[in-house]
Amino acid sequence: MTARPGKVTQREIARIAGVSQTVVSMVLNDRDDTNVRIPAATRERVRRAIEQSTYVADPAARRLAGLDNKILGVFTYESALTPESMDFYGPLLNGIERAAERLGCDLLFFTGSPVEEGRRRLFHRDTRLRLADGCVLLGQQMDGEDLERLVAESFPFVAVGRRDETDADVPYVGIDYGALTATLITRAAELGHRRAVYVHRDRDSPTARDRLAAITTSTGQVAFTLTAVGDDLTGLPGIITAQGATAVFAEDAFLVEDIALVLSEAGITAPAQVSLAALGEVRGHRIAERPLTGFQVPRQQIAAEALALLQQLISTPADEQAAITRQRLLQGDVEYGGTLVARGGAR
Amino acid sequence: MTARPGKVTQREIARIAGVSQTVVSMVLNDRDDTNVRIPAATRERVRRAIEQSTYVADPAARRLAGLDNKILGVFTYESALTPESMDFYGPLLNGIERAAERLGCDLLFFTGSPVEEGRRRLFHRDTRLRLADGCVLLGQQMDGEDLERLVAESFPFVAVGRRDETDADVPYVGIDYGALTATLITRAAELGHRRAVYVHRDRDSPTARDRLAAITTSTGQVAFTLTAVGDDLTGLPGIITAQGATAVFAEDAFLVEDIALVLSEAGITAPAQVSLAALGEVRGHRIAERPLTGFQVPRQQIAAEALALLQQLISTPADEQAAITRQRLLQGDVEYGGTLVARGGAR
DNA sequence: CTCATCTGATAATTCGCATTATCAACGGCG
DNA sequence: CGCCGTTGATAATGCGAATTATCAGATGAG
Repeated sequence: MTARPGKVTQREIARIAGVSQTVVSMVLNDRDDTNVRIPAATRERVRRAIEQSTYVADPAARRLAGLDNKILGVFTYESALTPESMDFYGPLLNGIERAAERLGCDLLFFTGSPVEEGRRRLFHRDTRLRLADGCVLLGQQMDGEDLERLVAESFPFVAVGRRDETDADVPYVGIDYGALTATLITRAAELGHRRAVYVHRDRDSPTARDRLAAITTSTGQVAFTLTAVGDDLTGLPGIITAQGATAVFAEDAFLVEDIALVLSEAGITAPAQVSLAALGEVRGHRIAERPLTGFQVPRQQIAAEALALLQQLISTPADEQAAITRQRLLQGDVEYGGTLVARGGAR
Repeated sequence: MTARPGKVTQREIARIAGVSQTVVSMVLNDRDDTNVRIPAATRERVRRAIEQSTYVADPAARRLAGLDNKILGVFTYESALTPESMDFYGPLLNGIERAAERLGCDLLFFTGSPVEEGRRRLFHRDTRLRLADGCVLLGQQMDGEDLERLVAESFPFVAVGRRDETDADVPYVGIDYGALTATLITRAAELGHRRAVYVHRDRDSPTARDRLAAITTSTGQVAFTLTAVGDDLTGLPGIITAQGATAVFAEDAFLVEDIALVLSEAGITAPAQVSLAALGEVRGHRIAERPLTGFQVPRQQIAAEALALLQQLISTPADEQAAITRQRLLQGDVEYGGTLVARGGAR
């Protein structure tokens, strides 16, 4: 470690002002109890000594003494600042930065975590996690054990995205995909659709389950045929015609794009013959010159809410923690777009 | 501060393993001097105790004890993660993240710094700056006093962008705009240009001076008329015709776009009648359907180099610091584009 | 058998700051 | 004059890890 000759400590200030280190600390923290009385004159003398110098409190020492550091950790399971991941992380990070600015907090990105199996590890022997007052977790796929351990150690944290794989009481902020899905299905029913196909990935996440649940409980409005895909969509056109489906819903926008391709190759025109919709963020996606129907996920808002919750978890004393709503679902918006049209292709 | 019931300390490990805290520390740091001897058996016992527990070293305590934390600060004078600033900061941040990953360092973004006059303040009473081993400074406009103070306190840091406004020995990594400018001028001369106008902003930065210097020393190849602008470009067409200029260089791409507009309104077609070029990054900019001629600034590389330098400054003992090249200029590339064409508008 | 040397481990101290307990000086009151 | 409450400050302690000084016991040489 490079020497820090220029470092000014409270002790040094105390020497200059002719008082004890204790007084300097008191003055800095504006303490004025009945136990602690410092006359205005002394206070002023210390203040001037501080201003004349270049004193800044050592955050490490503050932390060690048990104070908040106003540092919030940001952990992403993958690199967050690459051009590719900016699509997903960009709005989230922006929201986090803005919220942090408002709260006067700095952000510690755990970019130094060792990578195993393509994912960063949250816990490792040199983790700086504890330096933060709390931590936001981002990423599509999180590690259940990490979450459990954080809960067990009662380290304040918030996951972005619905996370209730584990039975631990994981604090998160997510989107209510179930409600959004139900809304979209109702819309499809209004447009005359009675039979549809839902194409989903075989990933098992809470939000995937939410979507599925909304779909399976919607049978009164629209009857869905479910089909899980790996990368193979070749069977889809057959399923559609066999079922007499007039709409295809897919788990996300990229999947819809693949589907549109397969359909057009099979001679099925969308949305004229078959409507299309994604049960995920659709911003920027277009199918057949039309904006894709799906959801708008307010990522900046999610981030802001996540930081608000985190701040609350941090600043709430243990005996009041129970009163906090630790799981929060935001509503999001349906983007009606132009690819879900009336049955029969009326336009 | 929320209590941390789950916190495991070295003392706790020591109790479990039946040794003293000292030994735990020794084992963790793999110390084995002549002064420090720990038999393999004991060592193993401690190791197991550590692994069984959830122990992680408290970074604040390590820091206080004078060790490196593998934390690099990132200070931007403006918000870095907004959609608008992503253009400029994105590649830099990406480069920084990748370099930090390689070095095993975490990144501390000082988003909590108070904002004055639209700029974040680096030094303030609650700054967490010292928590980092060193710091990278980003931003178009930096504060000279900040830089001087960092140098005075011999805090390891690196500015991104040429910074020698002050007489302090500020470490930086920048682009050699002088060399790039000279290259572009030579190219213009080859294409037959003899008289040109250089439109610059009246900002006085080191890189601005570099460009100007290259221009004023190029009189043997191309004779330049200089003109500084605020927002007013209306006089430009007059200057061009008066001087018989066949090319217009401007300080940056946005300025060129403004110029192209003014010229076209004055009935001057570019690049047919007047060639255009920017002495700055031109990626994504097009004029009259052609890619703008100018520079390509390797921002990721700059960031990587900045972090490399920073790491060097941090890890080099005081008595060898003098051997480090603290100011580094990278070369960048000329983007020949399509708006600098042979004199007379040949194609 | 005794004194020196080596082994293995611990107590004590440091870092900078916050907090608690403690203390000296002073003034008023009975 | 002596007791007490108030005022203004300080010494002492803790936080967690690293480092230094120190020490007890085993072993060796003379």
